[in-house]
Amino acid sequence: MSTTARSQLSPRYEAAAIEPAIYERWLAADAFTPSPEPPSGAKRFVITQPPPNVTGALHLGHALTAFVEDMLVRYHRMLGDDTLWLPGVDHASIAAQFVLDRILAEEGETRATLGRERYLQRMWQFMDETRDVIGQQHRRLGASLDWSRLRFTMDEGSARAVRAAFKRLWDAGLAYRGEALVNWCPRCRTTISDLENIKHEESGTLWTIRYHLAGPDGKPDPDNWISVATTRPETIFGDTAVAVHPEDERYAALVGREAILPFVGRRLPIIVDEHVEREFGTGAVKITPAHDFDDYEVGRRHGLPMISVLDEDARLTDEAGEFAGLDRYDARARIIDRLREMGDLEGEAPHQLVIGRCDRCGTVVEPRLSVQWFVKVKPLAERALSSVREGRTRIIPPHFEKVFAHWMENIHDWAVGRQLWWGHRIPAWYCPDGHITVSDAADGPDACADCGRPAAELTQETDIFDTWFSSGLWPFSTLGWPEETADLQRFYPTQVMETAYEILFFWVARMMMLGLFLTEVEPFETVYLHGIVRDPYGQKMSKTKGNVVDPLEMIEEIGADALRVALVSGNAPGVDQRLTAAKLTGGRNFTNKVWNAARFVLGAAPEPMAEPAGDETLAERWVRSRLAATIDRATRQLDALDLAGYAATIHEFAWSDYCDWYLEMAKVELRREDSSDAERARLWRTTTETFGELLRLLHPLLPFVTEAIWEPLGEVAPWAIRGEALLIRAAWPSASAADDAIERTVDELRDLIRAVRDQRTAAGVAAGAWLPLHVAPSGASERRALEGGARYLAALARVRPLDVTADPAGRPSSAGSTALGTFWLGSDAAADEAAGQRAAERRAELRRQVDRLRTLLGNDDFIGRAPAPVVDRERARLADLEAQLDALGDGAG
RNA sequence: GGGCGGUUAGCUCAGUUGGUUAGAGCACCUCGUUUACACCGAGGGGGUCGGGGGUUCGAGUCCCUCACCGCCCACCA
Repeated sequence: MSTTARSQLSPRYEAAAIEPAIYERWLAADAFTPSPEPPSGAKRFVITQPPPNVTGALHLGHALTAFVEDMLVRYHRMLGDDTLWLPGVDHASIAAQFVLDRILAEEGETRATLGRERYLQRMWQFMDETRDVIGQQHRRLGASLDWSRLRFTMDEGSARAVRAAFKRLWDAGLAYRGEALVNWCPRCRTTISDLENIKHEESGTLWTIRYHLAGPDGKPDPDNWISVATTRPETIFGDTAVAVHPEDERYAALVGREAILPFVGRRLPIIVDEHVEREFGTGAVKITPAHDFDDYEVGRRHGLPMISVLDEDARLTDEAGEFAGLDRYDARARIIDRLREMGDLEGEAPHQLVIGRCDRCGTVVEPRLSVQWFVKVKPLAERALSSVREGRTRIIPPHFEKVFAHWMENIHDWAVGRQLWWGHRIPAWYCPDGHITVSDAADGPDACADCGRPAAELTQETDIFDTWFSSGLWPFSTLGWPEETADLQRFYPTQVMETAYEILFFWVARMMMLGLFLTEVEPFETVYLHGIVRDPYGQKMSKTKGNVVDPLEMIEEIGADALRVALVSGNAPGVDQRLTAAKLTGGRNFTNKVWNAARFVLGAAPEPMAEPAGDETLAERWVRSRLAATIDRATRQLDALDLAGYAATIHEFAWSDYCDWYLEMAKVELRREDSSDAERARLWRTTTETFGELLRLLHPLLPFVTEAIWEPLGEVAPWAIRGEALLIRAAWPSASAADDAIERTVDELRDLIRAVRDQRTAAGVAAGAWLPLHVAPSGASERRALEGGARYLAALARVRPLDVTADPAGRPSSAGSTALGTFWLGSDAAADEAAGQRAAERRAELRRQVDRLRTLLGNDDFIGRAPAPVVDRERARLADLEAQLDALGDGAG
């Protein structure tokens, strides 16, 4: 078939048009879905990916995640592994409610006006609108996800897994309900976890307040008081003691007496506790157990009453007497005013303090005493920690293992309940007698597990689970757990868990804890953590700063492959990167380079096309050797999850070796007039074949570009694609042996060509001018190399005639030298003078090197203690440099 | 307060278990209409590897110390 017209590639790689079409071809071929039966003998490769939030749009972090995972998946798919990359989204209960509440507010509705049922209906409707967004965006990135297995953390499969998981925790005594102080967001009106309570350093005020001592009549003594320092005067109504340090002499006499709480007159014991810092404030501190985590502990130690004075909206309760109903900050101002009037405000000073704010809405979080569901994490954490310590789960980069350990050792019980509506309702039922029944049945228990009361008399817990509870089950819930499904057996445990280090604790730790407890096995072998993508100045990208780069806009501009190259190149795991315009341009330029190499290769078919024959040229043998070395190296790097290393390896091979040298040498061969049609056909075959191998190597990094080239390549050179119509399904190349001798020869020729070019440039010779070149080989093998490479030397150094058997005795003082021998250009006086100067510089450099090596090799310690190969290498290097120096006519001693 | 990183060319970053000439991309200088690519090609310049000390035949790499930058965790009201 005549394919010349079809194999034409457009002059430019039009990413916006080409990439979506390629993705459709992959989808049509069902290329992302594993075969129904696992290939026999194949290794498993399953990625656990963090399901993005359903409400979000894709940002650069997601793009990096997707690129890293897609690269690994494409590589392993090409290796023939049983590969699965399962897509999904997270229902993100608190984030989703935050977004929906905002939308409702615009419609004049609230959660309260709708009620639970209608609110959830509205939420599902909203989900239907947004659930596809992330998926569409992933398609544009080129993510080869198995869409047939798409999951959602609110689907029935997840619901079943959540119920089963909680039941097992409950049965094992690892889930409990109890009263404790938790973080409460008054705006989201829910409990949040420690991780969602973000600490900020802020400016506030430290007030000093007088608490009058109780006089003999029980009334406040106007002349005696104890002063306490506080940043939160509005919580005084919850005070149940005043504490001082046990060794604080100043207050020793007051210990055991009582102080009177202003406004309400409650009597507060003055107690001692180690927790008090004598140097801070007055050295006396009011104890408010229901509104401060420290005070809570003090309260427990001393058996103090715990009085809540803030309601769920952070307004003061009836406990606050005249201040009841006021917002916490309004109350604060009024209380301070009143204390000032009463003369009991002793001082106020600016103070830096750490305030926790809700990760979602930024509202100041309140410690709040309430009855909550908890998961006891200590035993779970210990198992996760030993997995990492004993190497059953490996974290990349390794230093995060220390961070992980530090966190796991200091972990508190996990408050899993949320007072929200959007999420999995906790499967616990209460009976009127106070019994608790936890059930994993879809429609709840038949009866109370303790007293047998019928289901009709039981009421289900209204709290839902923290989003991370269902996300934590992701690696196995998505494969059918708790059922022993075929997918679970085939794809679990997974191999690589990949995510940003930011959510190591949020998600990875919880997946490990839950996975180990529920499935008795580590949910993944390796945790690969990537860093944050920052702006060019190292700032975190955020909408408020206005420095956000939208990956989809970037893709429209330069293409998904270009963005992939930009994000992956030179990016070490766990390290933040700055995304600069230069990096993006570099990515675009590389895709363009590959595209244009393809245009050349495809267009270089010889006319007429003959049956290939003849011995391979130096160029062909060299490129095959370089290719073999590159395959070997790239494969090892991908196996080690060194993606940046892999990208650098193939970037260098493709650009420097293949394009800059091989294709240039191939041009020399193709344009020879003394070669036969058969030889030209063979060269073309080698070129297309190696180019096909290059495309395979590049595919994980440039999936779209390489796939776009693959089909036209196959049309003109079917041998290059070995019968596989789609590159995504082609086999990863296997490395043959590199040919060190050939590589050395070409290296030496390259050095000579460069040296000649250097002299030409230095002499200001017109670029197009042909100059005679004389080379006096330093030995027989060098002479053979020169003869073998004469064609390349002549064309690439632009020299003519070329004399490779020159008599060294006839060399001028301007002669240069390389490993192959001495060389000089036949040229005009100006060129001679410049060359002479170069030659002198070269001699000086050689002398310096030779001296250094002679000193080193004259050192008995070095000879005696360095390993033999190192010594031999240095000796060889010295001999080589001495030979070059001799050839230049300078013995140097 | 505790912990973890980082400091390598003008910029952004690599640098395997220590091996003696520390790399890349971008930027810079010179040259170039050679029919794949100017989103290109050729050549070139540029680093006492944050400071100091130590171990070693040999240190960007290991140890100690100091300085600066960043991040995470944390219960001084």
